[in-house]
Amino acid sequence: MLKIYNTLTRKTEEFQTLEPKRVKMYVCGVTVYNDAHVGHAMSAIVFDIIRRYLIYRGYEVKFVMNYTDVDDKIINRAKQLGEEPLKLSQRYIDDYANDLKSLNVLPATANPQVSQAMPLIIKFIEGLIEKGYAYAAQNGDVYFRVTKDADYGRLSNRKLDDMQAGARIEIGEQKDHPMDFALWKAAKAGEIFWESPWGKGRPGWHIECSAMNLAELGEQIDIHGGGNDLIFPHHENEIAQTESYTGKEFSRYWMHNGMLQLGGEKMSKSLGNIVSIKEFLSKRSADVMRMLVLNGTYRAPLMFNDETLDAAERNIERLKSALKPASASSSGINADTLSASIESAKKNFTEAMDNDFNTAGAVASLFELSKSINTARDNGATNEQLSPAQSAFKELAGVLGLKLEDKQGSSEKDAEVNALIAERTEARKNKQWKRSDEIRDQLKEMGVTIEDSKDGTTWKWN
RNA sequence: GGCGUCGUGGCCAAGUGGUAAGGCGAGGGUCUGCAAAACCCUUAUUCACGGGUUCGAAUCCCGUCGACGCCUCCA
Repeated sequence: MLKIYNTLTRKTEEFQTLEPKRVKMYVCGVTVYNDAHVGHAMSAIVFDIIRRYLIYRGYEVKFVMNYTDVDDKIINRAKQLGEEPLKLSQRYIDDYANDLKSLNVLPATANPQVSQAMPLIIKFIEGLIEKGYAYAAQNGDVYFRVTKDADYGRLSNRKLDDMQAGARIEIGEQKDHPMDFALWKAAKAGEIFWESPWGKGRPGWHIECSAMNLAELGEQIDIHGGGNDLIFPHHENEIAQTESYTGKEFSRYWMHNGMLQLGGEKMSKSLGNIVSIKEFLSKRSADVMRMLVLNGTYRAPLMFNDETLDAAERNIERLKSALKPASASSSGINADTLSASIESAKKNFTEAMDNDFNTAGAVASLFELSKSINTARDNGATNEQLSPAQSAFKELAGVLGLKLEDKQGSSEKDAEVNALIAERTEARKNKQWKRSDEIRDQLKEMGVTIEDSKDGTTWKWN
């Protein structure tokens, strides 16, 4: 039985879908105005793992992730660069899609964009005004009336009275209540705008997700996800908007990932302590990033530093070792123990993942299976005997989104390495250890690790 | 100040009432010309601290201290 921690109830609950074996899932994507960083990668990976596991458990998953391509920061950045805002955002959308692909994140079922959802958004706002949940101000802004929504604050568990102290009203805003938030913002001179019943303007941040959710997945969904920094105000306001509009419960489960920590602080664009996804991938593999996430708890802060990354890298190498073929001289063993360990790994894997996606536990089951496989190989198992366990191993690793592939080099480089290996093999045959070790050092310099065995020498790019 | 998450070995981290998973690191060993990888052994009488409940608590309750996040744009 799958259990999920629900931010809304602050409890771990049994997972029950609206429709049998179908999951409607919406995850808040990014605002596209510069390179995405590894914190975004963490979030994307977390929900990718959740999605993959739901599929593994037999659910059909509709997975929607939006792009915020209309926003103050995009407008400012575009102005700086002298570029059209929508061109700039499109550039970063393509860019982020590439990042996600590099990270082995499955493509979403749909990627709606704000700029293409204006009619929906306007209709949504009109509906809210009709029902008295929103009002147009003199200046052309439209605000959501929080006092009309009796439930307001239930996701983030805060009361309007407590919030007012910190609330502020910008100059020019004409709100009835300080916590009222913008559904529509009147365009300032020279800004990108869309025509609306309230004049030229653009949507507020929260309304897009409500509108696109409705359009893509309907009035009610199973899972709504995002970083825990979105709980308030973004998700709180989404609930307010959607439930006021439809009169129905919006999402059954609200899931939030913890923040990636760099130097004891949240990694964020505003703090500037950023490592971009591209920068990361130029140094380490997508599997390493994923393993870092898997080693932790998705809801907790995740430590991002050389020590945790080195450990993740070693973990990947260790898992890869399970996929190595049998030795050429293997003569077979009694494979009963190995068969049993497949079953136990699958069981432990599922038990861990069923418990609110306990990926650290799931990975532990992979380590155990990998140990069984390696032991069997050391004891002389044949490839035929290893194969079922290795297949199961690959399947489970795949559910976590791990590729466990070796790095590829160019064919010229490979040829160069092979030539050196051949020379070293010859030297070793003649017991010229000095020469043989020189070549090994040379290969190391080139980024090649070699392993000698009785079957010969194998090597790979680091 | 309010709300929330959490404090487990050198590090990352499971475990949420029945007596501390897993990984990294470290030490020893097997294998190897030497390595590397793999495998084997060792590495927390103890779970921030102080009370309490219980036959029994890392796990439940109360208090204290500390960390992180949100309360303003943020995955």
